[in-house]
Amino acid sequence: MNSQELWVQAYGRLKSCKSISTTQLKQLHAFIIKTRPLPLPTQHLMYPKLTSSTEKNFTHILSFLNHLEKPDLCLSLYNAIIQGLPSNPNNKASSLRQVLELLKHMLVNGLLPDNYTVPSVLKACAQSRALREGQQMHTYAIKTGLVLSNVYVKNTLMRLYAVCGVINCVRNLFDEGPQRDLVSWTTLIQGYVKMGLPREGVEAFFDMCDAKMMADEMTLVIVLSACSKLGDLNLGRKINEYIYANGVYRDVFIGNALVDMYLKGGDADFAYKVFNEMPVRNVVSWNSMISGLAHQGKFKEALDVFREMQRIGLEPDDVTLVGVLNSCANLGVLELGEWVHAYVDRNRIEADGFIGNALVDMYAKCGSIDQAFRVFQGMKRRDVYSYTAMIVGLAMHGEVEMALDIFAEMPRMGIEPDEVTFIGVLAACSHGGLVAEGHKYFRDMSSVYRLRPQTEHYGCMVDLLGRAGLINEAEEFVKNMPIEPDAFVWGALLGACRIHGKVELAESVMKKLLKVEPERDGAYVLMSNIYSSANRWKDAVKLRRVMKGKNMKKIPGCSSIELDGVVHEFKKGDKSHKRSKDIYKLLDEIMSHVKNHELLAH
DNA sequence: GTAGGGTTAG
Repeated sequence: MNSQELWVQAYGRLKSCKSISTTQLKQLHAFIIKTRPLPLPTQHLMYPKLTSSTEKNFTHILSFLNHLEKPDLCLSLYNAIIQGLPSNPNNKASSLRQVLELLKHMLVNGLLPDNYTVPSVLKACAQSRALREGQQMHTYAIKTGLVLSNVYVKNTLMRLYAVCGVINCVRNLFDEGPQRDLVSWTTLIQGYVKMGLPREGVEAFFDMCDAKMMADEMTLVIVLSACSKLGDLNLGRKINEYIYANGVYRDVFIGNALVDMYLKGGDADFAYKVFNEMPVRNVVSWNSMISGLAHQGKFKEALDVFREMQRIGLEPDDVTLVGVLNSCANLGVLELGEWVHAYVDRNRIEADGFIGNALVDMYAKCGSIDQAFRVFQGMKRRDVYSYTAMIVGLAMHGEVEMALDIFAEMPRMGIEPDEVTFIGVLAACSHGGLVAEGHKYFRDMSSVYRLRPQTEHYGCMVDLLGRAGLINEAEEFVKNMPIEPDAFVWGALLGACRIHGKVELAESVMKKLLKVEPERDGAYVLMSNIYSSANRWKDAVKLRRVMKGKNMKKIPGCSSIELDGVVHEFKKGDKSHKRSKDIYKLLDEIMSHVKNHELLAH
């Protein structure tokens, strides 16, 4: 066989194979060196097929290129290779490096990027959030006029700035030039939503409708996620109507986005309905249900959905497990939480990031503070969420000193605390009666960390002062607040009044509390307890009567235990359980034991 | 031949 015939044979084989192994690559490499020049169609078949992005293969690609000469070394060949380079999600930096290496190679060989090269390079930049490199491409695209003449260039540039969080540049690119298509609109909307500006995203969608541009599934998925983030059920319903009215295909992405939107908007029943009617479901569909229900405080339902998922044999992923752990944490279901931990270990899932943080939180909330600490210490990478979960957990368990030690460790690890971290820190001070320290941390919040204290932080301080017996100081603290006190603050002050039997102050605080939160029964309950403690039974009864007449939203005290995989929920005064008589009998026994114990202790 | 999609924490 002469070399021409061999190439024909190689061409046929390449055409039918999907990818190419390193060994085959090496053989072809040797072959090329021996039988140059290489027929062009063969190259164009071969290079995009190099789909295993090992460093080794990339070295081969480069050495291929080094053996080629013009006219084999042409722009379309480079474009095919750059585009064919698989993005390696585990090593984005390496993928970008390879793309830039190829770019350099083509420049050295006197070839300039065209309207196909620029988008693929920009895509790689966006994937690695390489703003600098992307900006260089932007400059080039301006000089060559590609930004204005080619919508792919414009859109990939917009995407680059969107993922890098430079929303102004996204908007400017969108506004300049006559070229804009559905992808431009979608990228603009996505840019806003990803920046945490869902309102602006929705507005851009309305602008798009005004511009008579029709949305497709991809656009609507993003718009739905914006509605979900806004918790705007009415808007979400309108989008669903749009989907119906325009006959948009309800693919699994749309279905998942709808499920998420309905749950975050508070319509769990409709979310179930959408979920049940979906012709195709994937793990994200289940995750949307589980985390959405957990988000709504329907933890038991979330676990029921998880059990159903297990029953049909669908493998959970890490998002599933985070939702399950979150539900366990809030129900205090340690047993299932431990099962998830074992599952994570068994499947060699890294107990870092979301999973690690959720485990720390779950153990802490389930009372296993030692286990929480063990997971925390075992984490390779800890972030502000890990630290906060640990600090809040320790504070809840009264491990004041340790909570503050962990907090002190944060700057050494280069991790900035945020608002929630300080809730834990102040709660720790409150439990430890550390008034001076509490004041200091509260001041540090704004002076050192540039965080603006919110009503929750003021509430913590009021709680701290109240528990320490400084009721006047607590009252003074509320008076001097630069922001409007809300239910959290008034509630804390009312709690302080309860401890110190300050009936008159309590009465005025209750009025304030009812003003900001008229629908809840908490203020009445607390106040009637204050009356009772002060032996003012008549007032207490009167208050209870007012409550009954007002049809208040009752938020009953609730607890749950898990027994043999079944979660039993108990509400205050609840008699719905099959064995409720036995339960109350046992409860009475326990209470009398406790009381005896208390008497002995005094 | 190219570009845009859903779910996760304290």
